[in-house]
Amino acid sequence: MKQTGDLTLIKKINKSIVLEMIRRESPLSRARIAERTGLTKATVSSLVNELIESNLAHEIGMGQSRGGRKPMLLLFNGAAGYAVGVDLGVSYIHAALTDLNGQIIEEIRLQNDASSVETVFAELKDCIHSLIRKAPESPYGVIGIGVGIPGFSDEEGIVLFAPNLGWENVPLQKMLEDEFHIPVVIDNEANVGAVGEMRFGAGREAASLVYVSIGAGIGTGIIIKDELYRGISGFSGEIGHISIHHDGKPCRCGNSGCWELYASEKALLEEARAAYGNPRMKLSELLQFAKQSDPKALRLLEDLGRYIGVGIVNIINVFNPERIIIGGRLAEAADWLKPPLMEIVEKRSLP
Amino acid sequence: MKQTGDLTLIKKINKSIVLEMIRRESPLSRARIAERTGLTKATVSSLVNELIESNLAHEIGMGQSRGGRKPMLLLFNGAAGYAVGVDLGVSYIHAALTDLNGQIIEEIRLQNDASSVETVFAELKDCIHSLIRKAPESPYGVIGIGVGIPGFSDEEGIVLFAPNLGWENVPLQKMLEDEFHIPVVIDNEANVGAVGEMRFGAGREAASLVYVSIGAGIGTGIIIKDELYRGISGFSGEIGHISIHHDGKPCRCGNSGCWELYASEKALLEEARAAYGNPRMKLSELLQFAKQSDPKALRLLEDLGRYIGVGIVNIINVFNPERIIIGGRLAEAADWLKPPLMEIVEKRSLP
DNA sequence: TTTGTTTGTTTAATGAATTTACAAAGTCCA
DNA sequence: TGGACTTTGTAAATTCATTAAACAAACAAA
Repeated sequence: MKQTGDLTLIKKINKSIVLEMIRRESPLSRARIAERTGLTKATVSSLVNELIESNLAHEIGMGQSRGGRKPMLLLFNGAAGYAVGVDLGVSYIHAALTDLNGQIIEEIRLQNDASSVETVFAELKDCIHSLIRKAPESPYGVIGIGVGIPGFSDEEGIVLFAPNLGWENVPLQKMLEDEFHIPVVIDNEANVGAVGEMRFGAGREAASLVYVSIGAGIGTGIIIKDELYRGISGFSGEIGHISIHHDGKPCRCGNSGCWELYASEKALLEEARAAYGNPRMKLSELLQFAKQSDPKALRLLEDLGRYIGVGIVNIINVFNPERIIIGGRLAEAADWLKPPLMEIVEKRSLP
Repeated sequence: MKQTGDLTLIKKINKSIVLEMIRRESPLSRARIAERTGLTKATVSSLVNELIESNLAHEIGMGQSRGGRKPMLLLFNGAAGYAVGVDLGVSYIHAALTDLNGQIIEEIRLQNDASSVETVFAELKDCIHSLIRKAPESPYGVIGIGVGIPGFSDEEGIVLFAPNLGWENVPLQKMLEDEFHIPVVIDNEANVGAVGEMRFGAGREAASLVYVSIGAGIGTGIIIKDELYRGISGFSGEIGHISIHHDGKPCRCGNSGCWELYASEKALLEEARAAYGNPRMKLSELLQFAKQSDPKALRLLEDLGRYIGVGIVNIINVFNPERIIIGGRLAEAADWLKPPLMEIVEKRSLP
């Protein structure tokens, strides 16, 4: 059965258009909304009054007149409700309570060593509980929880596979919903990052963007026409597993010469450990060497930047997005990575 | 100004849902449409009667009763109008007149040697004129013209760049609209192929598919959620220019080791000409050798199949589409290409 | 023959947007 | 200072597509 149209659908469409406009362009008046949406003033008045009644908007007083009666300015009520967002990392949990504007109200960061599902889930639970306790009184309370994970999940919020956590088939969404009784969404960390950058970050003006998160591996989130693109079974966006060397090193994904074998933190550390003969070398140490202009370290970072660039060129050629945003832990090394990366990109991609 | 909702929007939505259902599942009755869409019988009746009045549907008589009054069956009226589709090739023009069911009514195929824009356009014009003359009398007449071109175009139907035709910045859409005064759409041959396969071909059941057209180069059309994906400036989908060999041969696109340098007809012929010492060897000759089980030819085709497979694996890893459809001239060689291709795909991609 | 089912239409009710009119509160200029 | 014009927002009447309910026609099965 398809989505058919009726009167309630119309109202939903128009109400959400009005709300969205208030959210993004407030403060503004009813008259201006009518002008910009094409709806009549009467319709806008009625919808706005309903929004005010349901606490999603506020009147904040008169504005400047433009030659006639003064407009009553409207503001989106970010304090109508709150939400919890969690970045579930391999060795940390980073959780935040935000209002509906995305403003962070409370934050918790804690380190943990990758351990069993039970331990991590217990910590996660405590974390979220204490954030919810800190939420101010509000009409809608805490409306939902979102979790970004370093791995794949399906539509039902089951963590199918998170190699670096060692998780497999963990029904995280259901576990959290059973605990907190509010809606929970689970998604890949790169997808979450992509949506975040689109809404609040560097991609606010762009309708299409690719977010590349370079950490232990490479994760990517793809936004097309303001919407996150998912492949059919949730396994899409594995740009990290594009082969950039068709007869290169074998990858655990089955393919050979995958990009992430050459352009990830893991790859960098492997090279570095070989170069320095120190099998326990850490990223921070390498960056120390680089700061001291150690030629070996600089060389390693330059190579890495170049490899990253090769993959970026592929992304440009395939998706031609308006923006490419690079995030993840390796972003700390941006100073060294950017020049060789940009050189490759400029040389190899269409304008 | 955004699309707001009003009563006419509702009607448009519902009418198109009903029409689409008739088009795809006819013959069927009003009652069945009501059941399947969730609309009431009264609404469906009213919409169907309007469709009949505007000649888009027909009643074709009573069907079998299922225990009550016999249903009046409805049929989509494919003869309400006609359309012209053109495949503008490098050395040929292939044009067809179809009805609204996509049934081909008339067809014209002609060879031409790649020549100036003026000559090709004159031939194209004659071609289309003679097809339009052959269109039967109908309520809507010939409603539009679609042209697939071997190159890039923008939203205004300007052929930005068609290397194998030698065209640059040709406003083909406007030229045709000025001549015929009906809507014209221009698009890349691979995009057109992708949409065609989705509607009428091997991808009818799939919501996402990638169409790979392997000819002189490699073109790709990407369908996501039943919609063609275009990059921001119309230059997207250049999967052919994914680098599969990061320090491989330089490509005229600026990148190195592009897939199409290894997996296209051009690549095959270059290898073949070198192998046989015949600088004018043609594809048909090579296929002749292959038919005679000539080991050199078989080897070349096997290599090509493997290279194609490498790129297909990349497509799977990035898009994870429901279907991948391979078309183009090299499809003739499918018998030899398929085994090595499938071997690579099975070995290297996730299930 | 009776009962129940299926198809499709008719009629009245519902509800959301539009149109038209208008009151309130300004600005601007002579 | 006063009148003309603007701008903002609300109110009442109108329009129109859908739904709900009732119903007639046609038919199968008991």
